[in-house]
Amino acid sequence: MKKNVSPDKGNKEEERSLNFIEQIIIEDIRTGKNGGRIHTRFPPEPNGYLHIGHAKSICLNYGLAIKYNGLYNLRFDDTNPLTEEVEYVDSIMEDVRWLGYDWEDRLYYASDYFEQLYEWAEKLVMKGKAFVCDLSAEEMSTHRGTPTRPGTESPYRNRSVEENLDLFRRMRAGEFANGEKVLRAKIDMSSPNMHMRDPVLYRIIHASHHRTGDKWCIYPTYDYAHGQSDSIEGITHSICTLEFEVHRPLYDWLIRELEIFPSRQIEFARLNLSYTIMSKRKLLQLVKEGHVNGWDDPRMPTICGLRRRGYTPGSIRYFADRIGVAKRDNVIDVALLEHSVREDLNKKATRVMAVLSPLKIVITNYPEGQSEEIDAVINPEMPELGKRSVPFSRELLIERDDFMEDPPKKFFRLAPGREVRLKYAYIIKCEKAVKNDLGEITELHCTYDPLTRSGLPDANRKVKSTIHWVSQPHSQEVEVRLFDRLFRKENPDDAEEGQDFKSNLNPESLKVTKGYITSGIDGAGALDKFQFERLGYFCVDPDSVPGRMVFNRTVTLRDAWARIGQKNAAR
RNA sequence: UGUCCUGUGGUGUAAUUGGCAACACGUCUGACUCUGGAUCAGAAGAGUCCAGGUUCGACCCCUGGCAGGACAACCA
Repeated sequence: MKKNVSPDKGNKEEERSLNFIEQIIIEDIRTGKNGGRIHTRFPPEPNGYLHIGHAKSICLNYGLAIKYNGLYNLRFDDTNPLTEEVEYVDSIMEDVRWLGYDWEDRLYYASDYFEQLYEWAEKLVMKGKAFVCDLSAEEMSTHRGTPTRPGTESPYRNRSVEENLDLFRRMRAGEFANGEKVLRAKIDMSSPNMHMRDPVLYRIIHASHHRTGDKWCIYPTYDYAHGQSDSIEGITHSICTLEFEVHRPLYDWLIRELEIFPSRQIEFARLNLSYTIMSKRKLLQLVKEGHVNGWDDPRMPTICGLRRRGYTPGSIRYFADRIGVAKRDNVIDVALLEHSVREDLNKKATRVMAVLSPLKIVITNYPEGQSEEIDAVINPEMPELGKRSVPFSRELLIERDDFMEDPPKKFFRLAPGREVRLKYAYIIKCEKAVKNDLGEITELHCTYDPLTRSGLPDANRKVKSTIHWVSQPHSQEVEVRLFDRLFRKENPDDAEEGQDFKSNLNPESLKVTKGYITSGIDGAGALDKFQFERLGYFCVDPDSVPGRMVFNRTVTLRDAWARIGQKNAAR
């Protein structure tokens, strides 16, 4: 039945159970609703950067349209000139495109519809379904009541149609100051649903808009703009997150009163990820207060952060596919996100050997001054990619963790008197650990067995493990940034009394260190991806300059030895 | 002391006219391996929030509880 889908085949048709939204779509197609047409949209407000939660929504909306032969739009919900900026519009488009979605010519802005929206508002006024209200924001709040107590009607609620029309037109003409008047729907102040208690449709904001400039000084609210924009675009399934569930009666009311195309709103549960936060406000706070280095800091759950971290579009689409869609609150284990990149990168990333925490070894029986080139595979998952060449010499660097003077039982790597294989090269034996005055190990003296070079007929002697290495004289130094989870608590908002999520920041989420590499990275450009063998996946950071490469660790490899260590430490 | 939504292994998602719970991640074994990776084989882990009811039979339908979430911006 259901088998593994690899990240780059995420869109492939497969036998899978349908989520509740697909069930609705299939039923709509079956009954011929909207002529069987499927049209979705992703409607971001351009007031911040997109994050992995938005990716879920994008993949859902667009994925559904693709799967059911429909269309999808990108629409900016730009009804509040106070918070929205072109900078965000640009970054959002870049991120959506990077994720792999092409909206073709269907790029829209709610602000494109301001004139139509205004006409419809006059229609509501003329139908006696909307009125101009002079109550201040505070007064209106008192009149609104509470979720458990009904509200009271505005004293302006029964103005005549003529007066309302006149006032509304004068609002548009700019005769009133900010906040002086609003246009409200006339519904039911005693409704148990707060959103039906004569909600605001238009407010006065004398501010210039990133697209319409100073043409307008009244702007529609979300509730008035969103559903009508859906309707104008012929959106059949308007998919949004759960918090809009209570808005749905209003969404439907407006469409019904305006007698326009009835889009259907469907709500799903937003994504929550363990060890991170998704709130735009909190993310902004991390950036503003300098807890991270900008929106694209590789520790951020933003799309641009993940991109810089080394995540691929395919891995994110695969992730979105794996987490599913439902209406119950959820917290996805970051391990699934990490699994998603590993799954993708394992098949794509070029292998390279790099040493991050070096321990020098000298091969005492290897001729001084000599060196040789050794064949290594570019990617064992794709042998057709061929070989790369790695320099070998008398003086090498290995990972400090790959040697233990007094090894515990399950340690398979190098130790005094023990043999290991240097990957792609020879089997070596540790003869002696050289120490300084402090008793610290400064280097290892080893011997190699010339007959064990990879590929040689007698090379296949069994050893307990294979380690990576680098030829010291050939090595170049690079900067390596090791990232860990940004928060140390699964739920960062679970903070002590009087503290907030920031108290759970992980002080060790970024470690900058050096790495040594000999070959394989020449000509690598920003965001190129590699596997540093046995260590993890790394990508070239855009901060790299010629002669000073910077690598970001995307994710470590799964590490059975590390898990043994953690288990022992837990004891 | 309101309305609406939700409640299935550690996590997430399934179970399509009601037929004794499946898949993925994670965890644990073992095989294989020149990455303690990958791959392959296997295991443990829920009796479906609780209590009644309908039914030959309920995760699914009904009733009543309980728990969690959303809603009181002229934000979206």
